[in-house]
Amino acid sequence: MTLTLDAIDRHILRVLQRGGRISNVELAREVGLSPSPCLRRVRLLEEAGIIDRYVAVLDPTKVGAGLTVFARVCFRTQDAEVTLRFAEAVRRFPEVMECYLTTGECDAVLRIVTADLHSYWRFQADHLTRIPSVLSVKTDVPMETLKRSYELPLR
Amino acid sequence: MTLTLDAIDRHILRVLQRGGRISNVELAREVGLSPSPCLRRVRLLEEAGIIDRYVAVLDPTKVGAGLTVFARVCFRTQDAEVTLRFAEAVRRFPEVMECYLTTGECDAVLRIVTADLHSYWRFQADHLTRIPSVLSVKTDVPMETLKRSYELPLR
DNA sequence: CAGAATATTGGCATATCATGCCAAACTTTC
DNA sequence: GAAAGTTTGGCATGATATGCCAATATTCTG
Repeated sequence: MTLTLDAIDRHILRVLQRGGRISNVELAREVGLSPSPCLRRVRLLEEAGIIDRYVAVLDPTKVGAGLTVFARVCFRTQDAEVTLRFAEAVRRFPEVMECYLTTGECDAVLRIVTADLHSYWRFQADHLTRIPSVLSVKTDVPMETLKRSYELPLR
Repeated sequence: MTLTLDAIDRHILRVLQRGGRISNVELAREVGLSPSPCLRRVRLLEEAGIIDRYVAVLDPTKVGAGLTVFARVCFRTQDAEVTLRFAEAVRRFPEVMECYLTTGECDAVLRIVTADLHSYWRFQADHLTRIPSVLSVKTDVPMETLKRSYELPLR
């Protein structure tokens, strides 16, 4: 399995990051190949796990998920048991899109999606702060979106 | 144009958020329709902008984008000119995946993707803090990923 | 540098799929 | 309860995906 991506591979990835449902015929034309080798490359990228999956991107404001909030959480203690239980709880909440453990001032950062500010406060009060591991939550509330991208930068 | 989603529409959206390249035949089977009305519904959801686009999701660790950092930025001043220039700068950086203006302690929060910690510090020192609008940057550095989802919660 | 081994490509054949159209079934409205 | 409007399912057609094979390009080796 070749894990070194050449220029054509990166071109394929760039195109597929912009439009995941492009037909293989058109993709091949864009990257300058005929359909057969193009499809083979895509399959290899999929099998290597470089292409993880294809998804439909919904308009958050139109499906009642218009507010994105970044929350910083401090735990009561930092032991493995507390962390594990926090992870399990977080994975059950569909509102939590991303969650990372951090070092420094806080123990975890989350990207949380809800309909609006009211829904967020309810989620924080009813669910997030009720996870036993959680000591405190700090948030910065977004007022306006300056940028939202779905393309990872390809060096 | 019907903007009220019924159960079938939400089912379609759920399936497409998990697999954006599923064939219409299989999608129809999963939601309990025949292919024709199923495709019609998908097209309507696309035209309404509820489905914004389809994208390939890449494995960040395999394309040199393994580190996600949330940064909080304070501006020198809060006037419109400073904000506008910040927005333009941020949109030019492919590393900046998301950027929101906030009220409260900081003026903006960013989700930034780079290869590793070294690349991030270089990005922050060479680019982010050199935007004239930027006074200071605070970050929490993630050590471990607990959750990463691409599905907006559908009420 | 030559020759062989390997990997990659392009074209073709076939099965699957997308998509427009129309009649039938269902829902809503008055 | 009848009529208008909406949604559905099936069919036909054109486009697409995909496996296979020969030809080409690339890399390795002596």
